Amino acid sequence: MSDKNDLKKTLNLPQTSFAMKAQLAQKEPEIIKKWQKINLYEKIINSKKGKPTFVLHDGPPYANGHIHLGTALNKILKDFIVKSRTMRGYLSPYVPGWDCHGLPIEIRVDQLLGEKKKQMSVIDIREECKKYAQKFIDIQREEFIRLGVFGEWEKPYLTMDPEYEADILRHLASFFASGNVYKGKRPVHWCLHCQTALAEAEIEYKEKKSPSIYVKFPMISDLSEKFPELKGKKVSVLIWTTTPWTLPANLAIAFHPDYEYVAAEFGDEVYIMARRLLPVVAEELGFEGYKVMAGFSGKELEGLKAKHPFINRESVLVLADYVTLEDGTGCVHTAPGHGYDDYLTGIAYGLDIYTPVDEEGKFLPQVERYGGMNVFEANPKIIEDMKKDGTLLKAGEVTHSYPHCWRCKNPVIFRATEQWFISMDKNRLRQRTLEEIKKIRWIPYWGEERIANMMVSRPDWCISRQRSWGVPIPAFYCENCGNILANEKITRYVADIFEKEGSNAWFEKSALELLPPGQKCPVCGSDKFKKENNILDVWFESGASHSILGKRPDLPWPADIYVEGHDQYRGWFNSSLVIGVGAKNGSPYKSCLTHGFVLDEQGRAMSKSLGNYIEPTEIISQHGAEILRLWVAMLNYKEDARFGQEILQRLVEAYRKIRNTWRFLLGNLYDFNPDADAVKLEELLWLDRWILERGRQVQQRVIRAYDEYEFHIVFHSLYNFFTVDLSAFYLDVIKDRMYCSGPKSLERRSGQTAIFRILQNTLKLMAPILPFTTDEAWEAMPAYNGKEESIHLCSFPEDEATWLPEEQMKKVDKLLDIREKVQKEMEKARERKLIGNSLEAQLVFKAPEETFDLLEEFKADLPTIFIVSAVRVEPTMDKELQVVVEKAEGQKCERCWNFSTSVGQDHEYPTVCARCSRVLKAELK
RNA sequence: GGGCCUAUAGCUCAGGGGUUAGAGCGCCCGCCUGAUAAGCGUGAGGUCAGUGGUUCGAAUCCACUUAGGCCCA
Repeated sequence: MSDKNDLKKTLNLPQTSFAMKAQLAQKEPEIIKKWQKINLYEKIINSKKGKPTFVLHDGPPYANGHIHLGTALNKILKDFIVKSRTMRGYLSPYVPGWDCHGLPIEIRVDQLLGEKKKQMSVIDIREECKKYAQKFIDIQREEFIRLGVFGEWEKPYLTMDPEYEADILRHLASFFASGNVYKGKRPVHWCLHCQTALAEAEIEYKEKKSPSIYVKFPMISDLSEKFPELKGKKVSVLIWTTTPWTLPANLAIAFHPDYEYVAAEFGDEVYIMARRLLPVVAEELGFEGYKVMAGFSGKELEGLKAKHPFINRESVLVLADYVTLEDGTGCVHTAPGHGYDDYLTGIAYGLDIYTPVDEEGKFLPQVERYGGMNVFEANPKIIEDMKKDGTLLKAGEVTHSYPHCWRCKNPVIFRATEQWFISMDKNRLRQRTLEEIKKIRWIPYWGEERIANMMVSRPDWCISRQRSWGVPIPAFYCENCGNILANEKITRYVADIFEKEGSNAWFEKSALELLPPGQKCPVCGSDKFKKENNILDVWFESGASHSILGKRPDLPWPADIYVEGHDQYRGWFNSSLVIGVGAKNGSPYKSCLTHGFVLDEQGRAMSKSLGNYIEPTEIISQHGAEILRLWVAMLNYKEDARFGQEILQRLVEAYRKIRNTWRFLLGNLYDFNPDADAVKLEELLWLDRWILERGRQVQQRVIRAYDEYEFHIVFHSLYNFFTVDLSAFYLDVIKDRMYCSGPKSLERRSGQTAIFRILQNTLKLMAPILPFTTDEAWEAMPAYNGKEESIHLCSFPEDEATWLPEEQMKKVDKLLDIREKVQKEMEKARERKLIGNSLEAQLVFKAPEETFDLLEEFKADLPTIFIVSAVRVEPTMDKELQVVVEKAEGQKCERCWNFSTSVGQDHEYPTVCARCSRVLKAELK
C-alpha cells in the first residue's frame, strides 16, 4: 500500500462528465434541439398555468436584413426579463413579432425587380414584398432562437397577417369614431421629374448651387408708435433666401422671440434684422455708415404686418424657435407650403398651407407673373423682376447641401400635398397622453422627461404614405362630387374584409365591393366611388401591436413592460402610446425600459464604413451565444454598450471561470445522493454554514436585482461570489477534507451538502443569463426526488433561514482579514525560498488579546483555513498581530501532502499521517 | 441649433459632500501540478474628461467646456 499511485486511488478526487471545454458553438445547437424535442417552452407555460401573468410585449423588429448586435442585445434583455419573471413564479408568455410592411422593403424589392417592375401589377409587387419580408422573418427567427431566447416562435405576430391588418384598421376606426382623423396639407419632399412624394430614405443630399438673395418686405404696420425715432421713415424687414421660387408662397416672416433685432438706417431706408447679424449683413450689402435707430426683441414684432415684395398680399410677422443667427438676417421668409418648419409655423399661426405649385413643379395659373412656369426656371425671372422693382438688395450664389431624388438624381422641392392626419389636440389627445405618461414607470427614470418633451412638441401625426407595401387607408372619394367618404363604420367594414382576405383585397376589389351594400354619397347621393391610394404609416401598424393583447387570458392588455432601445421614445413607444390612449383610452404598457446603443471599443457608433462593425453570428460561431448573453448581463445597459476584442476576451475568461467553478462543484458530488446523504443544519461544519450564508446573501441581492431589471448586478454579484468566496477561499480550503476524508464521513458529506446547495442555487440564479450552460450542468448534477426535468422549469430558490448567526459571520470576516495578512507573510517566505506549496509551512501567531481569543476559538480549523500544516497561537502584549512563517515540522504525508510528526508512526501505513491512516483503516473495513 | 443621456484603473462596474477613491477581471512576478488548455498568492495600475464656482471640505452639488451616443431640426 505504500505505492503513491495506490494511495492516490484512496482519495476522493473530482469526477464529472461536465467538460472543462464548453465547445458552445457546437453544443448550443444540440441543446436547442433537445429543448424543441421536449417542447420545453410549452412545458414552462403549462407549469405556470393559473399563476399571475407578467407580459413583456415584443416590439417588432423590421423584417429586412440579419440581426445585428443591437438586435441581439435587445432580444437577450427581453429574454432575461421573461426567464427571470418566469422563475419568479409568473406566467410569462413571450410572443415575438415582426414589422413587415414599409418603405425599406419596398425600395429593396424595387431595386431587385428593376425594369421588370413596370410590367407588374400592384398585387404582384406586394407579393414580392411579402416574400422578401417572410424570408427575413425566417432568417431572424432562426437567429433569435440561436441566441437561446424562449418564446412562441411558431406563431409570432406579423403586421402583414390578415388578422393583424384588420386590427390595424379597427384601431384606425376608433380614431375616426372620435373625430381625430382629418385630411389636410403638409409639405413633403417632392420630385418633379418622378412626380412623386419621397420619403427621407429616398433622399440623397448632394452639393447644389442655389441663388442667394436679400429681399426687403416693406412694413405696413407703423413701428413709430413704439419707436418714435422711426417716424416718417421707410421701414422694411430684410430677409435672405436660397429659394426665390418660394417667395410667391410667402405668407409670413419668422423672428426668434428672444433674439435682439434692430432697425438700421442706411441711405433713406431703414431695415430690420438681427442685431448680431447686422455687421455681417451690412458688409455683404455694402451698408457703409449705417445707423442703428432702434432695438427690440423678436417678441415685440409678433403680429405686425409687412407687404409682400411683388404680390398684393400681407406677410405677417411671427415667432419661431428654430430661427438661428448662423446665416441670413435673423428674419426668416416663411412659406408654409414649402418647408417643414414653415409648415409648423403656419399651423401654429393658422395660416393657409399655401402651395401654388403643381405636381410637375409648375406654378398654378393664378400666380401672377409666373403662372405655368417651372419653379427652378422661375428663379432668375423672379430675381430679375425684383431687381427692377427695387425690392431686391443683392443676388449671389451659394453652394450648399441640398436634397436630391435617389432615383432620378434631380434636386427635389418641398411641396405641400394632401395627407391624412391624426389630430393631437382634438379630444385632448396630447394632454391625455401626457397624463398617461406620468402613470407609466420609466426605466431609466429620465425617459419620462424625454418622451414628455417630444409629446408636447410633436405635430399632428401624418399617417398617410404614397406607397403600395402597407395597409391601405380605407377612404373613398365620390366620383360625382369629390366628397370624401371615410368613417368608423366603413373602416370596420373594410377591416372585416381584410381579416378574411388580407389587405390585397383593396387592390383586387372595386370600391363597390369594398363598401357596405347600398352605400351612397351623403352629399350628392351618387354610388360611384374611387378608392384612396394612400397606405398607412408603418408606425401606425407597429404602434397598434398591443392589439394582440387582451385576446388570450395569458396575454392581458395592457402589457407589464415594453423594452426597446432609446431611439424608440420617438418611435414605437410614442406611436403605441398615442394609439393606446386614442383607441383604448390608456397606455398599452405599465412600464417602459430602454437600453443604449451598441458602440465600438472606443465608444463610437458601429458602422460598416468605419470597419468597426461586428456581427453577432461571428461571435456565436466562434464563442457561442452564451458569451453574447454574458456581455448583455455584464453591462449597465441603460448606457450605451461597448463591444470589442478586449471586452470579448474578458467575457470568454469570465465564462470559463464560472464554468470551471460549476465543474469543480459537480466533480465533488459524483458520489453524493442529495436525498440520502445531505447533512442536517445542526450537524453542518461551521465553514459550510458560513458559505451557505454567504450564498444566501448573494441570492437575496441577485433576486432583488432581477426584480429591478439590474442584470449587471446579478452578474457582478454572482461572479464575485464565484471568484472571491468560492474559488479563492472556500473551495480551496475544503479540498483537503473533500479529497482526503472518508467518502461518507461527516466532514465530506457536510461539504457536499453545502456544495450541492450552492451548485443548485447558483445554477438557478444564473439560468436566465446562461440558459445553455446551466441546462448542461443541471443534467450533470446528481438526481434527487423531485428534480425538475430541465432547469428552466425551476423557480428561483426560496429564501431560507439564516445558516449562521451574524456574530459568527463577523468572526469569520475577521479570520479572513487575518488570512490576508498570512498570505502576505507566506509570499515573503516563498521569496526567500523557505516554502513553495503552502502546506510546507506552519504558522506562529503572536496575537493581542482579542485576536488571541478569536484564534483560540477556531484553533482546530486554523491550519485548514490558511492551508498550512500547523498553527501555533501565542499571546503578545503588542497591539498588532504578528504572523511568523516557519518550515512545517515532521514529514510530508504521501496521501494528503500535509506535513505531520505523525507520519511513520503507523507501521501498517508508514508513509501517511495519523488522519490518513485512520481513514485508510476505515476504508478497508 | 434643440431635447435627453454618458464620461471613475487597460476592460466591466461600485462609490452620489467627510480620512489615503474601491471590486472583479486583465497585466507583472511568483507558487502549485490532486479543478490542469485548470487552481492559488503578491504587486504595479487612477489629475475620478477639462475649467471655473459653492463649501471648512467636491469624484460626489452648480455652471461652462470638451469628447461621445440617441432623437429632432
